[in-house]
Amino acid sequence: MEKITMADVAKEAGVSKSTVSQFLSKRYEYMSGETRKKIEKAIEKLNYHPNYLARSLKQKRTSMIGVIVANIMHRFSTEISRVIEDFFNQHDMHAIICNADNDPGKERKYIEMLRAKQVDGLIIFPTGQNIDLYTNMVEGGYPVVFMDRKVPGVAAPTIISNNLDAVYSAIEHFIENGHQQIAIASQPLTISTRTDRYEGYKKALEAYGLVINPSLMINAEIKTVRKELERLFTSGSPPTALLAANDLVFIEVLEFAKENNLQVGEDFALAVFDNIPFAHLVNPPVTTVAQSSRGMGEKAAEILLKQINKEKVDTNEIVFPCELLIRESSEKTWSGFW
Amino acid sequence: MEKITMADVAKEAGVSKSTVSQFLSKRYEYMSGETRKKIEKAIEKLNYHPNYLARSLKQKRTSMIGVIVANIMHRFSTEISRVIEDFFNQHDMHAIICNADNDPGKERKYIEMLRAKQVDGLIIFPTGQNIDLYTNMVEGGYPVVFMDRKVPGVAAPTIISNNLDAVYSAIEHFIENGHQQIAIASQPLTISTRTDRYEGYKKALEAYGLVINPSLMINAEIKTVRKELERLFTSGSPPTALLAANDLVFIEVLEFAKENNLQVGEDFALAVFDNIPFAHLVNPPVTTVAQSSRGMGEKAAEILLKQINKEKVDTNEIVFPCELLIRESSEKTWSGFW
DNA sequence: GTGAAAGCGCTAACAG
DNA sequence: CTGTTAGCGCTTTCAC
Repeated sequence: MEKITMADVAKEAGVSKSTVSQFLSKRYEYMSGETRKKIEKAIEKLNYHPNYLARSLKQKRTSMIGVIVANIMHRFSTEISRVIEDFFNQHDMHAIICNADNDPGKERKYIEMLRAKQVDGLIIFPTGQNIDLYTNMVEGGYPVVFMDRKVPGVAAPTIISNNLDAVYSAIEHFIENGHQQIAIASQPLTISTRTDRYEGYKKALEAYGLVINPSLMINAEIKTVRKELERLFTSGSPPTALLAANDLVFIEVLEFAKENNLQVGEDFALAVFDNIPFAHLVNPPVTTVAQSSRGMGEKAAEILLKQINKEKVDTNEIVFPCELLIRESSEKTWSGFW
Repeated sequence: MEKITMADVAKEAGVSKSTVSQFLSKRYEYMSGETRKKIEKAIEKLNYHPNYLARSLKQKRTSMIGVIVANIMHRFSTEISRVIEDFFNQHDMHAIICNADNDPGKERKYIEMLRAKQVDGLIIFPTGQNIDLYTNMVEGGYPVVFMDRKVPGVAAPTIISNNLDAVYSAIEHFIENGHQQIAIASQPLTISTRTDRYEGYKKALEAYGLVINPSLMINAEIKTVRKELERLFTSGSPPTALLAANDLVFIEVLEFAKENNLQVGEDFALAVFDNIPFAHLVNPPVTTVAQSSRGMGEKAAEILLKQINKEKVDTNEIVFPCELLIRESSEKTWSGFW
């Protein structure tokens, strides 16, 4: 259908291609009101739609950026993606969201694909396994920002939560409520996010003179978390409190509890690191550690845009505090995403 | 950084551009093993990365498709998007997800933008307000499929849930449990999805000889749903059962219930039309009507791809059944997305 | 103010 | 098997 090009419009309007081009970029100073009208009319008549692809080829700018999330099934990722998409949309740009599924191979494929498509920049939740690629981009001056996870040795701006301190507070809260047997359940400690949360846990126990007991610390693939929980709760000294280190682990805990008829809030206290929709509306009300997805997403977008516009940016980590939302009392309202 | 083009590679390898091009499209039959090696070496040495943009311009195919969701805050939209993204990824294509926020203006802007970017096709959750645009695309032979909502008068393939029957079953279930005062709460009846659900509600009541009482039927903007609920529950004959017509309304109901100390499952029975994560894990266990996001997403993607490949497709509606997941008993497990 | 001309980086006949 | 030759649709000097 759409074979009408600028040349057709030019002919129809009786002017040259360049004039039409000027018109399209709204530089009306360079033409008489009359030509302007003729062009308008011709476009209308022909139902012409410009081809941005051709323009991008020439301008070397696609007005598209890529977002590569590690695992889209974390609600945090969805929220961030939405914020980023909003931001760039306000700047007449588009965000392409890709899901690497925690697979370094997929991540590599996406990075290469998106760069081949000439996207103007990338926001990555890095798997951490493609250092060569990361380095290549950063050294080549290609706009990148890392999100959620630190990548040691790669000098790119990085947006992260204050994982350690947030977990510290959550554990502290348990302790203040009299808990002594406090467990933590996490996925494998392969990325900074998870190790930082582990550190926060240990630091809190230490600060309050409690023993760090490895048998209370789970780090396992999602598929085997359930098994670990069983071990934990059937052991001689089961935990009285448990922190799920992210929302995916949290689901496992809930399912485990349900299956084994354990009452959350009665048989053990539960908190979770991550934004959980509904958390404030159901029983048991669950204490959560909320990350600032809006703030983090906007910051990342802003820094990426700066790089795209050739402004210098710091490659320091930018750390966002989390919010501990205590909900034993069923009182506090969560002002979340909904 | 990346100013190395095919020409550079050709020169480095001592062959012509066309040969390099052949190499890149893996047509090795057309060259000697030696040239092949030379090219490989040159690419390696120069760290060359092809520019897909230029290729797309020539081939008139970008290997990108667009998804325009009406409101990304519905979990259903997220699930569908993910399925579509997966599908196209397996076909070495990319999906761009955009959020129209139920705003016809935004929808129009996105459609135009994506088409200008030459995406190969569009999957749209239509607002229903841009008929001229829809028609223009369809008549021009541009690949489109509608999702979730019917658009009368536009001959494009449409994937929908069996909204009427699903609601019918849900209401029937209420009735069988002895409820007589059954309410429904929905957003404004501006799209087929919502009117069909309303119809299902009415049809079920009629079938069982119950009166259709307009004061039990809420249709209001999310912001005013709460107020309507108040009216409903403080009226002379409050409902004993309520169906929330989607997940966003559901949240409002939960918040309303919490504020007013109404116990779901005791003070009134509650069901919701939509996939709700955790629904099976919390108290009260909520009866849900689950849509088949996987099936619907895959079907839409498949049909779009057919169109892109110039295959003929039916423009009939394709209707997917929903699943009523009854959870008063806290028994049934939901095999959802997590 | 307006037009002619030279590409952007790649593909696709068509010769040789 | 390999090279030559035209463009894809648009932007952008630089003359007129």
